[in-house]
Amino acid sequence: MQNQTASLPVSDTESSARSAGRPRSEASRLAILDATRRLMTHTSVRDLSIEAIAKKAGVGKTTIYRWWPNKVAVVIEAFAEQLDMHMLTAGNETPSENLARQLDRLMRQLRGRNGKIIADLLAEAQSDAKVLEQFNQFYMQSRRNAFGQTILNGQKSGEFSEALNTEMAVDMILGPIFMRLMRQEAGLDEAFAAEYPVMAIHALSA
Amino acid sequence: MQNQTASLPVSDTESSARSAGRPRSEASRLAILDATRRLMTHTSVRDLSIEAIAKKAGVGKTTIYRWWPNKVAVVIEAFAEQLDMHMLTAGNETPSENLARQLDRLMRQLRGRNGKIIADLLAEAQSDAKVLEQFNQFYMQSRRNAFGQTILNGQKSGEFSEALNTEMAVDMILGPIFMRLMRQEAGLDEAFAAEYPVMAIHALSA
DNA sequence: GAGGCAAAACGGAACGGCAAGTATTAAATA
DNA sequence: TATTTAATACTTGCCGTTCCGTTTTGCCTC
Repeated sequence: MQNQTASLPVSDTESSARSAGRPRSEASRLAILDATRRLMTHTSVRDLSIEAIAKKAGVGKTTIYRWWPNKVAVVIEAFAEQLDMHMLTAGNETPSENLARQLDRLMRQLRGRNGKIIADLLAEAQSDAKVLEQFNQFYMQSRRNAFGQTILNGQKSGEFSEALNTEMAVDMILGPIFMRLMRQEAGLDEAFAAEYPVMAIHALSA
Repeated sequence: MQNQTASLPVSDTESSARSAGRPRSEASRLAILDATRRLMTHTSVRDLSIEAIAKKAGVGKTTIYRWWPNKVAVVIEAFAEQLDMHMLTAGNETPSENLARQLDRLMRQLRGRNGKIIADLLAEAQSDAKVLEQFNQFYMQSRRNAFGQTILNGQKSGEFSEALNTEMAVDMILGPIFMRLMRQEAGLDEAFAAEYPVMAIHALSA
C-alpha cells in the first residue's frame, strides 16, 4: 500500500524513501491518531499525555516520540482534516459578502469541540515557541492569509478603508473572535455570530 | 504590628479575626511573593512550580499550599500591584479621547514582562475553570468594566454607534490587543500602539 | 504577674502517583 | 545480514498530600 497521507506539517510521514528495514506501522499510526481523538472528548490538550495516548492506542511511547516531536503535533495531525477548512473565495461576491461568509464559516467551525481545541493549542503555544510556530504554520497563517486577501480586495474595490495595513486589519477582524473564544463566558453564541460580521464590516468600511 | 495587607482577592489574608495560635508569618509571605517574582523573570507561568518557589523562598511547600489554592493565585498576588492599573476616567475629556488614553495605557502596560504574564495566565485559564474565574475576577473584569463605561458614555454623547451592545463593543476593542499579545510575532509594538486607538475609535463611531 | 495549656502556623521529610524522556532488547523487512 | 521500527523497562522529576516535631501566639489559672 502506498503511503497516501497528505503532507501534513507535523508528522514525519513521507520522509525517507523506503530504503531498508522495518517499515513504519500504519496500523499504529492510525491507532495513535484515533486514540488521541477519543481522549480529546474528555480532556483538554493540556491534560492529555503521551502516555495516555500510547496506552489507549496499545502502542509504546517510543513509537509516538519517534514520529512526533510533542503532543501538540499529534493533536494537530489527529484533527487536521476537521480543522482544515478550505477557504475558497467564491467568484461573484462583493468583498463584504465574501468577508461575512468567511467569518460565518470560521465562527461556525470554532463552536463546540473544535473551538476548544484551537483555544487549547493557542494556550499551549504561550509557553513553547515551537508549539507557537506549529500552530501558526498549521492553522493561523492560512486563516490570516485568506482574510488578508479578502480585505485587500475590499480596499481595491473601495469598500474598505485604505487607512489600515493588512496585518492590522486582520488582527482587528480576528481578534474579537478569539477573544470571545478564550473568554468562554458566552463564547461564540448565536447572538454574537449573527451580529459580529456586520460590525466587522462596519469597522473596516471606508 | 497590625495586619495592613490590602484585601487582595487571592490569598486568605484578613480572614479569621485573630483568635489564638501562631499568626501567619509576614516574612514568609513576602519571601514567597518575592521568590515568585524572581523566578518569573526566567520562566513562564506554566514552567513555574510550587516546589521551586518554596525552595527559593526558603519555605516549606505546605506553607504555600495553606494560603494559596494554586500557583496562579501566587503569581496573581505577586504581581498584583504592578498589574492593577487605576482606570480612572478623567474629567474633561470626550469619550473618544478617554478611550484612546485608556487603550494607550493598557497597551503600554502589556508590553514586556507584564504582557507575557497576562498572556500566560489567560493560557493557563484555558484548561482550568477556577483559574479562568480567578483571572477574570482579578484582571479582566475590571478592564472590561472600565472600557464598557467609556463606550456607554460615547454612545450617550452620540460619538459612538448605538448599534452594538456594550459587551460586544468591549470584545471588539480588546480582542485585537490580546490577539496581538498572544500571537507574539510583532506583538504590541510601537507601530501598532500608535495606530490602533485611531482604528478602534473608527470602528465604534456612529 | 508567672506559668501552663490550647490553638494555629511553621519547616522538613517522606509518600504514592504520574508523566517525561531514555536505554535496551525484540521484531520485521529489503 | 544490515537496517529500521516497536515494545518493555527504567530513571528522573514534580505534584499534591500527609505526617511530624517545633515555634509562636492568646487565654486561663493560680
